[in-house]
Amino acid sequence: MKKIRTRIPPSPTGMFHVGSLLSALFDYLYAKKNGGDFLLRIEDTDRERLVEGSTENIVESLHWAHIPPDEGVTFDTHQHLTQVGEKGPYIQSERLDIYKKYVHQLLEQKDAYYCFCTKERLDDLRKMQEMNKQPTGYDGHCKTLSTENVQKKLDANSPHVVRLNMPDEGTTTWTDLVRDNVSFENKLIDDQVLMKTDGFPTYHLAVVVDDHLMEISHVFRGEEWLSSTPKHIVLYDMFGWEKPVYGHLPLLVNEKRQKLSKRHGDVSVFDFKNKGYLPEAMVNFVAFLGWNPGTEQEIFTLEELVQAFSFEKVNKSAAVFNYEKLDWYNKEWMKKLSIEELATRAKPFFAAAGSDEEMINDLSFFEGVVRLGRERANTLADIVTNTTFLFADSLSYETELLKWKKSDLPDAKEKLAQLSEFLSTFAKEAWTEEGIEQAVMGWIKERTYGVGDVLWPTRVALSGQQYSPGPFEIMTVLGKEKSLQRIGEGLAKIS
RNA sequence: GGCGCCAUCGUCUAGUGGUUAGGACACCAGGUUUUCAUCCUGGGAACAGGGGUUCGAUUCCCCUUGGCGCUACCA
Repeated sequence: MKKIRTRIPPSPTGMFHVGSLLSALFDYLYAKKNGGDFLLRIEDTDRERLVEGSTENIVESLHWAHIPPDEGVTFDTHQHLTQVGEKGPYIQSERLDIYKKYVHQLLEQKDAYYCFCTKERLDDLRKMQEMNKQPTGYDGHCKTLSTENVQKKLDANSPHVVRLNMPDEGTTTWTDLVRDNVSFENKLIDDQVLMKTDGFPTYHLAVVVDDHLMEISHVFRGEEWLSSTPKHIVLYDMFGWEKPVYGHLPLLVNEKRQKLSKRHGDVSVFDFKNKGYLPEAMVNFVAFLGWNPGTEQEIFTLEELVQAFSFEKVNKSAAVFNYEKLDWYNKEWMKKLSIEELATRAKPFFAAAGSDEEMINDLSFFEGVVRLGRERANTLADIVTNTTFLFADSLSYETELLKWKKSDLPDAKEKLAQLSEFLSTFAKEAWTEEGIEQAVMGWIKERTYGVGDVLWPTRVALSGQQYSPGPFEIMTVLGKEKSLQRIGEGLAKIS
């Protein structure tokens, strides 16, 4: 049986997009499920849109998502770009001679022809067609040029492109893995440019040549490519090559149901990484935007996705990228990770926020911080903002906040003073969350105090916040000395 | 304009001729709770419309409508 080989072919024109992540993920899942390979090829044939650093970002994004390529462009052990595999190079700008060779073959077969039309003529042509409500497209002007005429223009170094000589009869049909049978009438398909004036191939030529040479068995890509697929199929036939299996994936759209784009919010994988989303959550979420297991399980690890994945369950219709659901997935994944692991992931976010380095490196303190912080957090960044009060030297808050809704300030002062005294008798070993809670709750009960009368002002004195983790949790993380200091400070505020 | 794809709660979706149309997110209400969050319980919320086929259509076919994509010497 033929080896399964899939690929993700991004253009280095900016940050790696979440839509590309979906495509890469399905490539990866399908390859891994079937013991195949997943490759990364860089399609840098548009010289005008190149953005420096894009290729690094693409590779970093794939590694971050834990779906690194097996072959093609990737990182070496020093995180430097490299290319691995026998079918390279895997960067299209390094393959120009290859494309030239195949374009010549098409030219000789009369499956392609030189076109010397200027941009102006093409623009006018399109304008006329639009005005007359005609279908737009190339009119075949240069198709009928005599061989001598062509040679003359070539000798004179006239700027030119090479166009596909699309057959004007018949229908091109294929069985799409997600859309079943799709067909297009050949006569309605344009004579696509294959080689540009600058000598670079267009996507349509390069993708076919490379997928064939790199022995790609399955082409999964966004639905926006559906209508150019016939051009590719025709090229395979002209070359006499075996065609890959196609699967056109549902598009990711925004709330307005338009293709997700940079103009509307965050759409790059790194935007989400930088906001503190976990790769596990991102992958889980994106997978469910284009696929579902048919069961009621919502949380999947990458390995589970590989096991469960099947094209029969891939959806046809575009999916709205719902940020709230992403938040939920992230929250679930933050709960699922161990505190140690979560602390490791959260650490860079604390560092970036300028948190005290010594405190971050105090493992038992820091893990306590993360434990409290994740309760109310959607993202790793939220953990930081939720816990700044734990790092503070002193708290600043309105005195009124110490007053519980069912009580008053003098009573708060009274309770705080008494509790402080009680707490100060604690031995260091007794200063554990369970120990403090049991002792304090017993103490409250014994005196028949209202729980809220004691706990509310205590919690506020410890956190300085209206909403926060409970007082016992905070005291555990803060330690005896600092806890008593804060209660004392709260006490001092009520004069 | 042309061509193509798509169509179940607000969103992601299950469903493949007979179901009280299920789940998740979000939302609302109640409970637990010192607060918020968590957690538990409950609730509202959908088959775009019209024709067929059939004993019976959310499900199959056709049309309409709507949404989206492509229509570049961008991918």
